[in-house]
Amino acid sequence: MMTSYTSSLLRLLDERGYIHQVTDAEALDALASKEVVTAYIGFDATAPSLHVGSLVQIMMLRRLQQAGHRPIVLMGGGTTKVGDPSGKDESRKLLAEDEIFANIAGIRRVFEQFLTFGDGPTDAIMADNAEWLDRLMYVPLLRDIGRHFTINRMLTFDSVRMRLEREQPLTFLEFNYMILQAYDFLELSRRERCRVQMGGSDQWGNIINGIELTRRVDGKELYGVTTPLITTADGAKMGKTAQGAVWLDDQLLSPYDYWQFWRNTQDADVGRFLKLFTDLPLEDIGKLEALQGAEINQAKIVLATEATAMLHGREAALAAERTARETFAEGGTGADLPTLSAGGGISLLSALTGLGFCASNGEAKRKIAEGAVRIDDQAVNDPALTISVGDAPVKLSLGKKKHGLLTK
RNA sequence: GGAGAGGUGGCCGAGUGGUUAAAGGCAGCAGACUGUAAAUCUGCCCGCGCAAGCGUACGCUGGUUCGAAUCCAGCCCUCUCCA
Repeated sequence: MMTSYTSSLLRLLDERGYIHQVTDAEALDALASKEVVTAYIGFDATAPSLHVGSLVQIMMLRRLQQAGHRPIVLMGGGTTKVGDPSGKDESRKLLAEDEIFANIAGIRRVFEQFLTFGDGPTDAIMADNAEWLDRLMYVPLLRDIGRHFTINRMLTFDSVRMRLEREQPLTFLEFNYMILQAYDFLELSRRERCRVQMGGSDQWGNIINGIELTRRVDGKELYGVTTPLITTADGAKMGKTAQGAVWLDDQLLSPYDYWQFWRNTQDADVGRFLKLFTDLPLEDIGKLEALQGAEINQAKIVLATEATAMLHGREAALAAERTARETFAEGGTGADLPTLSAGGGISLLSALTGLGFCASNGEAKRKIAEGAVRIDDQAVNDPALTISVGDAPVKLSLGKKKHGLLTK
């Protein structure tokens, strides 16, 4: 492990906590100090947007660009048709082409918030591996690429081994995933002179495969960088909540809810997350993470606002912050709270389910019985209650954190 | 193709004829304590219904039985070993 890097790229990544492993740190450091380096990260296209679980990767591409290099976002339009066995227990469902297309379009919108796209030397581009994978021919692939992979080695990969050990099926289709992914790196090195692949620590094996393949086929030296798996301080994977994934699309998760997600960060994670997920200078972060006790809430607010501003714009972030302050600190209401149109009146149960606070009437009833439900901060205990809504919106709360507005 | 094992609620995992809407754990939600944190303790945790109750649910389809997640038959899927 090197103690200090000379290139601004590796220094930036290192000091902000992105680096888990690097293939040849010294050589990459030298390369990045003397020229603009092109690097890519692959993303799959199984969902219409990305969620917080991919944010470290997204941010790493942003750092790359900040350090004066050129990011490639590789969409797995082709590999999505195959399915990555990594870390998954079960085969991923295969998607139709038009679905994949729509997903890529949605994901592109996310990246436009984090990267500058264009034709300039450090402008980001988006590529889709369907472009070359769809055209592969089986026998030439076997002969030119397949000869460089031994089954012996493929079987040692965690993704494969785990499936076998856990007695879960691994189809031949999925077994090929690692070959196709290695081939991506080769293809991008040829097409775009891409020298580096980055990714999560679970991608290390795939990245190595690409590096080795390209060395053998083209005699070119490529590099790999992986990020640590980002978990919360108590060991949970990032980005999962009861409601589901923390999406990076305002249609799927409102800026206010996104802000709340960050606001609820655990104390122990605040400093790490500020470094990873905001652009704040390290000195500022140092001061924020030094806060103790209740004061650390200030740091969480900064984290929430900065992270939200990056994705949804500063205006939306500040609006979310304002709503949170008005709602939580001042006991009032804020404009950004989830809103449900209630007409002249609505039953309490429908209001709770309509706002998404409860999944069913039964759950809503239970919560009312537990004393968790408040209307305009007055506890209610009558499940049959009908709320009449006048011109002023009515505030409906479940527990301490869920607040919503009923409007006419 | 043959032999064995298995498919239970979001996940893991008990359960082998009624008292089983199905033990236990995890995850989740709420309450208490706090700082919209963590830890801890408590309650809840299929749907509908104010309720009695009803409807769904243990891979699928039939059957036996007063009664089935549990027994039988066929089918589908998975795993292991053999060919």
